[in-house]
Amino acid sequence: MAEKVTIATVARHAQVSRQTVSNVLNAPHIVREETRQRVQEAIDTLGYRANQAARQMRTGRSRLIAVRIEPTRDGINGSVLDRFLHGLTETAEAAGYRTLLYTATDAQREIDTYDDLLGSYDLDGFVLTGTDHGDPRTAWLADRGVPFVTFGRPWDDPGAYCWVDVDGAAGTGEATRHLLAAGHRRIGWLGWPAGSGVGDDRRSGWREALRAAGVDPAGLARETVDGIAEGETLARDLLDAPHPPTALVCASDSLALGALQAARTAGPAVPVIGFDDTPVAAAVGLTSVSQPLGDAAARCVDLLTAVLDEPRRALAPVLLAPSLVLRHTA
Amino acid sequence: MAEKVTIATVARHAQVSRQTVSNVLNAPHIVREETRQRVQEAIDTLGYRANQAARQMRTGRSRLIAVRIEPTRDGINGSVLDRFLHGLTETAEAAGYRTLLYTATDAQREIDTYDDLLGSYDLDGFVLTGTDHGDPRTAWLADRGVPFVTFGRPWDDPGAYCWVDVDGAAGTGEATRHLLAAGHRRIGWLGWPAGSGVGDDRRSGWREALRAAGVDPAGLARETVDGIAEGETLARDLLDAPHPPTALVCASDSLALGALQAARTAGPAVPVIGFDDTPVAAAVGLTSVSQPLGDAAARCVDLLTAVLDEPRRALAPVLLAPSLVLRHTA
DNA sequence: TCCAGAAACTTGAACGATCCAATCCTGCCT
DNA sequence: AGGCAGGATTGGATCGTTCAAGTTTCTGGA
Repeated sequence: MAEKVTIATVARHAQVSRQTVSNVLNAPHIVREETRQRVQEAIDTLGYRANQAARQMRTGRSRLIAVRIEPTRDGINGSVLDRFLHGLTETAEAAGYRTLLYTATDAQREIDTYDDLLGSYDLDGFVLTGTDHGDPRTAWLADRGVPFVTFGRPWDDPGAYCWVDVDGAAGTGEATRHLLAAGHRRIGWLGWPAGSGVGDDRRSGWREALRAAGVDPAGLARETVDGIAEGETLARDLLDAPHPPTALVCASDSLALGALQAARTAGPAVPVIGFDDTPVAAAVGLTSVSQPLGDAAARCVDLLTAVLDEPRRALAPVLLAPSLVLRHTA
Repeated sequence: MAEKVTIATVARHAQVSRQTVSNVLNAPHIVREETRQRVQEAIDTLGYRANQAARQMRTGRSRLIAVRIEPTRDGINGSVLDRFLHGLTETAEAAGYRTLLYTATDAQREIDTYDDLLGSYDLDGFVLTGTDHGDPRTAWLADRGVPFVTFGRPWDDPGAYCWVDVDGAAGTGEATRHLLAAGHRRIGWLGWPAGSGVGDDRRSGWREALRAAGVDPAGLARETVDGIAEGETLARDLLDAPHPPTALVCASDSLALGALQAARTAGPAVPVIGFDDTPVAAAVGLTSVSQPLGDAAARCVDLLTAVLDEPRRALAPVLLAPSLVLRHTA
């Protein structure tokens, strides 16, 4: 087994002091170029790697960011988180950070976990997903001045903290305009009950697009909790109405999948558009609004590292535009 | 902001020395019960948490395990990893470990990452997924005596290292017997080209089940790379043969989904069974073989922590039985 | 030539935990 | 009463790094 290579080993090898080696690593500009090269050579030759624990102990920073991995809820939306996590890890690595996972079953436990992670691991920052109205987590973190970024807007107070989100309204708007362009006028909406920020946002995109085209959206919307069976029931209800819509835009792929079942038995082909571009959508050929998850993750890391490098700077939130993936259901 | 609470703070508060506090944490049995309680009270009152970095520097152990997050390949299989990761994180937390993510595009880069993680973060162990024939990663880790567990058998040499896996043959066997019990005799197989350990294993379950029932499997199998379109092509080929099968067992949900498309147009209802029980299967009602991913992840953590606690002990591998989830395609 | 001032480099201390070896109790035996 | 064994407790050293302060070297202008 090779000897442990520390900063002292490198210093001896390059004939400089420990501090100079440290400077080469952390503040190269204050070291003379010639010296810098000599030290760098020694580092490469010896295969030196800075001991993260020692560095962390001195600086109080771990170069670790944490993100929660949620239990796969419905199953259908699982891979959304998957793609987000991958993007996050990749971008974080490029920025010199590592990603730590944690689980939590409710907000209070999650806060306990923050406390633990901050206390024992000196975590640098958090990426939160799926925030909702009056979320206690963001308040807790903000109170303690812990750097964090959320994937999802703060629906209560837009300026409360730093966030990245996908413009759901733009997505459903685009979907609706796509159907309008294909000649449809009565375009229905299958969504979630009012009150969820994400759901209301997505619905508004559909509504505004219809209004802009001079169509009255009244009576064309139905709302329920997420699920395939729920989507089917609702779609059937909508398609059986006196003046049924000739096309449907949905708040999720789950609802859209249900709608697809209903539409299939309803006679003439009714186009259906989902939301999230899940693998299921790809598998069954469902046209869907696709979120740029890789981008979103990257922007989360960008914002978080920016805050970490310069704590007092206020950063502008990021709103990304989704895109419509056309398949054969619309 | 409250003062930083260190082991010295606790010691002062409980009127003991630092070492005694340390003993309460790491070797409670050598401390007098009365003293232990007093110290514990101080810990709770002050909200003390051991600084992981300092501990790690002294002991060389980080209580961190790493696992790779793969880019979502086909998309359809993405959530498998998702569920595995969640189980892993949960079990690791219960055992006092945290889970670190990393990405890697090929085996060499992955090995570089090991080197980095071990060198800078003192990682305690790794969980590898998707090992294949002659995998350089396991050799590298084994050479250096780094603790690791794989999710997936070593197909070359069963005793090479410690692993957890799901018995694919048992799963396809059960699927096949289910179809036999329903009266089918000519049951087809849609799988991957020979040479992949996982694929060969799954195919053997189908073949042996047929043989046990006295059916000759010759001519009933087709092989291709994974994918929905590929599955459809292959299934059509099989169903158009002179003596077509009356039911199909597939190596993956992707293939099964393709087969479903082919079966739909092929006239009489041909039952199809997939593998992995992905969200897509649940969404379209595809009967599928379900892997106990949560259990598998838990066993991985169990084995890894066992190795970490007692490095020289040889541990028995774990082979878990999958279960058949019946839906309306079979 | 000399010196001020900047730049480059070095030294000692500190971060917070654990390990080690020495010391202090406490109860027990003679 | 004195001595002794044993466990409980103590202070000091240590892990590898960075910070703060100190020292040397270089540069340029009078």
